[in-house]
Amino acid sequence: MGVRKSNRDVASSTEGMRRGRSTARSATVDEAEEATAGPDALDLSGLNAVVGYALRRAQLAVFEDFIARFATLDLTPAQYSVLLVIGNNPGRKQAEIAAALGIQRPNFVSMLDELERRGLAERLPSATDRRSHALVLTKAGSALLARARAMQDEQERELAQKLGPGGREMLVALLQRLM
Amino acid sequence: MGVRKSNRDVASSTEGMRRGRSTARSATVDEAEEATAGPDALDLSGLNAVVGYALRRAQLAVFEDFIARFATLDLTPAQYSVLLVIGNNPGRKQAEIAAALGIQRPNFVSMLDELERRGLAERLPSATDRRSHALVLTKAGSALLARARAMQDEQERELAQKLGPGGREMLVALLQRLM
DNA sequence: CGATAATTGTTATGTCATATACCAATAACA
DNA sequence: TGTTATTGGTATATGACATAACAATTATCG
Repeated sequence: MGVRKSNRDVASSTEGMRRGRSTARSATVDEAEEATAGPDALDLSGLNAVVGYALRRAQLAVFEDFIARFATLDLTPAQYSVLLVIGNNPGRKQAEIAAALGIQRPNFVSMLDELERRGLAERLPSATDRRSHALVLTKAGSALLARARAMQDEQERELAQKLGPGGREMLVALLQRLM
Repeated sequence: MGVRKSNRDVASSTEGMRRGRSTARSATVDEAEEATAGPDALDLSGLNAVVGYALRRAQLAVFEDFIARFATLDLTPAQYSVLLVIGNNPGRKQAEIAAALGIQRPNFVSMLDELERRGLAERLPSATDRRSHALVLTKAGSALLARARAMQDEQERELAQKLGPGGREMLVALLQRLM
């Protein structure tokens, strides 16, 4: 079952992505392709109509922006999501947090190792089950999460601006219908 | 997969009652919720508000569906996109096709190797530049692409149905604004 | 009760997507 | 012409992700 395969190609970085967060966009791929196209412009009309392709590219763009913003905190999107969920659900065991985030438990181990190494999260012994660990944030972890939340809120605001009035909520609602 | 399915946002609880370690009461409250070994749901409200998270999950869901559909054709999303772009732009060189798809040229080599091995695409010598290859689809490649297109159209229709009237176009338009 | 099954965290390992550095051949250019 | 850029390719590193197996522990049920 190749649930995990596929190399969602799509533009990840390099040329196409270098525009960063500038809200000033001169021409979209669509426009460039329809504008009688120069001799070297490729016809991408087939792809632009594909929801999956647009989804992939948009996701990469947003994640790239996220990573750039969070570089100062040295947090990846995955790490941020882990801190967030632990913060909102302290005391839960690894398996629960991992499952909630769709992370395989084996892969979650090293993620937690790293967060623990950086003094952001802790594995406390569970009082009721000697197998499991109760995950909590340290003070430093909570502090970092607070800063991260603020940064994330800022990104969300800028995205909302890009998306126009009500666009953000509309987008999230539409995305929700795909899951 | 990487994404859990049933993530009821619920939220609730707001962790006001999150017992840290004090098991002054029977810990049954923790486990006696669901019979399926599922304790009470976690609070994921923080994540559900994040555009990037919704984007990632939706993209994974759509790609997973795509992969399942295309299993009979043995085509990944990336391979489909390559066939599509070559088909719409025959005779272009590798670097152009790769760049259009955001694929690094080194990574594009093995992708083409595979498509060529399967007799779907061909590297023809360029008449004007002995360095470059002119990429084209074979007959088999065109035939497969036609079948793939039909499948893709079907997925698009089902997505449109999920998204409601005008939802698909709205979604694509919003996604376009993020890139 | 006790045997068996299930869960938890973990290690080991494999695959796949993607990035960079470098190269030889060729072309473009100043 | 000599220098630089491009093209396709190789080699390689790095993550993200998956599965198998395991010891310790807990749950289940006859």
